[in-house]
Amino acid sequence: MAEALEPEQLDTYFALMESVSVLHHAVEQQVRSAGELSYVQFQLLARLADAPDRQLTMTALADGVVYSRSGLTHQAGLLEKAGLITRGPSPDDQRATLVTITQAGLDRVATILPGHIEVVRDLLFDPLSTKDLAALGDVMTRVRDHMRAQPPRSAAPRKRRT
Amino acid sequence: MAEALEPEQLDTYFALMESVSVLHHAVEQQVRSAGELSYVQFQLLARLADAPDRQLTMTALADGVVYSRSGLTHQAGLLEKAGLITRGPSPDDQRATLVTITQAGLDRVATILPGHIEVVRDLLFDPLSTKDLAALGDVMTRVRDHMRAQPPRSAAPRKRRT
DNA sequence: TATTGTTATACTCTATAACTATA
DNA sequence: TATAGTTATAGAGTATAACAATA
Repeated sequence: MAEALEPEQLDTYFALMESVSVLHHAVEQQVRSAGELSYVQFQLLARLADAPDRQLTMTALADGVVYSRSGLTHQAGLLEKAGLITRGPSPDDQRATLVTITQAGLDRVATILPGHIEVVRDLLFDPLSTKDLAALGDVMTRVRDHMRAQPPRSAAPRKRRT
Repeated sequence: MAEALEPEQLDTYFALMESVSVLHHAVEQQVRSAGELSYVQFQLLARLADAPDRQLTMTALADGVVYSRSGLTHQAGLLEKAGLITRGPSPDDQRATLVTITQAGLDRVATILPGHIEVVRDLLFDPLSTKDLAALGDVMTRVRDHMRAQPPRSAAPRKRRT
C-alpha cells in the first residue's frame, strides 16, 4: 500500500487546496468587514440558524468546523459575550450544553449573507456551468459524507505501530 | 445583482468548505508529525521542489499560499533557520529575493510525501471513481485558474461604491 | 511613483493538560 | 470508565504599518 498518487490525483488535490485557500481567505475578509466576525464564528452562527430549534449541543456544533473542545468553548464565549448566542443546560443530558442563536445572531447572519454569497458566486461559481455545478456538488457531497464516516483523527492519535 | 445562490450552490459550497476543512486539518497533522512542519511550510517547500531551478522569488512563492508579505518573510525565516531553504539576491531584479530549496529541504519533502499521499487518498480519493476524479480535476483546475486571474483582493480593498 | 522585501508589534487562533460533573 | 464541557496557559500564525532599496 501507500503507492504514489496518480499525477492526475496530485494535480486535482493541489487545485482543490489552492482554490479553497483563496476562497477561504476571501470569505474570511468579507465576513470580517461586513459582520465583525471570523469565518469560524460565522459558520457556527450559520449552523445554528439552520438547526431544527435554532439550537445545538456544543459537540454537534463543533463538527467539521472546530477541532478541539477548548477552541469551541473559546469561540462560543466570544459569541455569547457579543450577544449572538446563549448557552444553557440540556434537558436530555445534564452534561451537555445547548447553544441557541439569538435574534441578534440571526440578524448578524442576515447582514453578512448577501455579500458573502456575492463573493462565493464571483470566485467559485462564475466559471462553472450548470453541469459543472451538479458534478461538483455530487462529488463533494460524497466526499464529505465519506469524511464524516471516518473515525475522527482528533480522537485517534495513532497508537498501534506493530 | 447579488441575488441569492441557488440551494444547490449553497449545498455545494458548504460541502466543499467542510470537506477541505477536514482534509486540511488531517494533512496539517500528518505534515507536523511526519516532518515537523506546518502545512504552509510544507506547501512552500513543495512549490520550490517543483519549480524550474528549484528556486522562486518571494512573491511568486507566496501565490495562493500566503496572503501577506510579512507572513511569508516570517515563514521563510523559519525555513531558512531550519536549513531547508536559502535566500539570495536575484540577478534579474535587485529588489527581489530568490528562494532556493536545499538538499535537506528536498529530503524533508521526500520524508513527508508518502504519508501525506496516504492521508489524501484515504480521505479524498477513496470514495471517488475514475470518472469522479476527472470531473473534480477539471472543475477545480478551471476554478483555480479563474481565481488566479481575479484581481487580488488583498491589493484591492473596494474603492468604488456607486 | 510603484514594487520587493523586512522589521516590529499586536492580536487571534488553536491546542494541551488538568479539572469538574454527569452517564 | 467514558463523555461533555470549561479553564488556564502557552505557542504558532497572521496582519498592519512603517521602513529601506530598487525599478
